[in-house]
Amino acid sequence: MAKIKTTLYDSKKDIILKNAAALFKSKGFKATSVRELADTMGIEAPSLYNHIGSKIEMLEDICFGIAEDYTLFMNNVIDSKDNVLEKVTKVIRFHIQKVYNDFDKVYVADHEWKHLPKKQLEQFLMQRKMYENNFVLIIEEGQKKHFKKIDARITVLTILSAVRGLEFLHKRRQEFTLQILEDSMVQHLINGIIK
Amino acid sequence: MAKIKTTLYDSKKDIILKNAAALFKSKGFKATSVRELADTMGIEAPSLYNHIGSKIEMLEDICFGIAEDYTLFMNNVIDSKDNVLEKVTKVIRFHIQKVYNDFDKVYVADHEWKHLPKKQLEQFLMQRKMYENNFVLIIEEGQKKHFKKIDARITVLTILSAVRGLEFLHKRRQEFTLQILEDSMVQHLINGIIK
DNA sequence: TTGAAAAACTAATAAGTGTTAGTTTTGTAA
DNA sequence: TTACAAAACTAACACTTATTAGTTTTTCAA
Repeated sequence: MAKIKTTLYDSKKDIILKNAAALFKSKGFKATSVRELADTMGIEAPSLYNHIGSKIEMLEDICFGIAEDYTLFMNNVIDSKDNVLEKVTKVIRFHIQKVYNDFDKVYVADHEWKHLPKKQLEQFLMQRKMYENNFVLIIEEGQKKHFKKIDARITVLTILSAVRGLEFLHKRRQEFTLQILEDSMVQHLINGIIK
Repeated sequence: MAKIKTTLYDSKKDIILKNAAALFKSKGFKATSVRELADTMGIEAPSLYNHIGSKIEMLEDICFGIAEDYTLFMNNVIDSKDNVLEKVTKVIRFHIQKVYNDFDKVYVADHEWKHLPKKQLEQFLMQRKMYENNFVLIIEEGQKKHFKKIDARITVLTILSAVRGLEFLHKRRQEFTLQILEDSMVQHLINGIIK
């Protein structure tokens, strides 16, 4: 009788969610079976239900967990006394770090959210939209002084697309240090809009 | 007895692939059933098999069709006499146009390729890698004269991520013209690396 | 009009899905 | 040691899936 091994930092549910995120990432949510997930922990599928409510609930936990991380950070940036340039830099760096350190879950939140149930899906997209709107406000603020007058929404979507697409880099962690990666992208994306 | 209606430009298989791409995009490949796809054309699921080999074969056709479009364009750019700046601009514009005009298939090729069978998956990723490598060569060429010396691979991945992520823009076609979108992104992404 | 090919149909199958019910084992505090 | 809760198990369920076999209908050139 196998058991899920907890660690000092991860409860059983944490471990299940980590394994789920890894599988959802590499195979996709729909293509991942509960039996398969249970297998990775050496237990039977029904045993999982002592710890989770349902398969879809795991997806919800992952997506909203990540969404909250981003939202919290954005709120901190907005409330900070940094100037606009520092704010944009901070956000970009945070995205890159997040992909680096929480790869599986970030990937799932970015690619598998469409399988959320209707209501949660709406909420998730709303949260994303608000995040994006906040980012647009920062850019517009910057255009008063430092930035060129490119359409702010397009600018934001360009930056967000660039940093969200970084999953490709993950397989190549050894090629660049996090520092170089951050510096290069910040330079590229900021110089592109600065006067 | 319903029948698939062909047009002057689209054979039955073309129509099936278009419908398939639309469904694979909005629901995901695994979450799309063959019955459902048949429904969109008003026929029964088994009737589809008079025109296609299998469900997975449709995914292959879509992914490799798009991959070929990009590869062909890249080869033309490489062989052209344009200077480096024009080359980079052309590639960026092509990506944006492709998302705009061939949205469903591009989206599927970008997001559902992981469900390709092992062998095709390898080939697909190889083709992508070669595309990327060619892009890196162009950037490195540019660094001799016009461009800053940021890591060329990171630069390419930043640009490709930015343009690939543009699916988000699709729901907002009415907000920007294709022209403004192209110009803004080209400006942002090129100014970011130019001396 | 005939005959063959294309393309639709119905019926069926084997495999896989998430999840529940009910039971047994394990861990732990009294 | 006992008793209770946590967490594992087996067996089974109702559904859905892609695909096949075999048959009927439709299309269209000769």
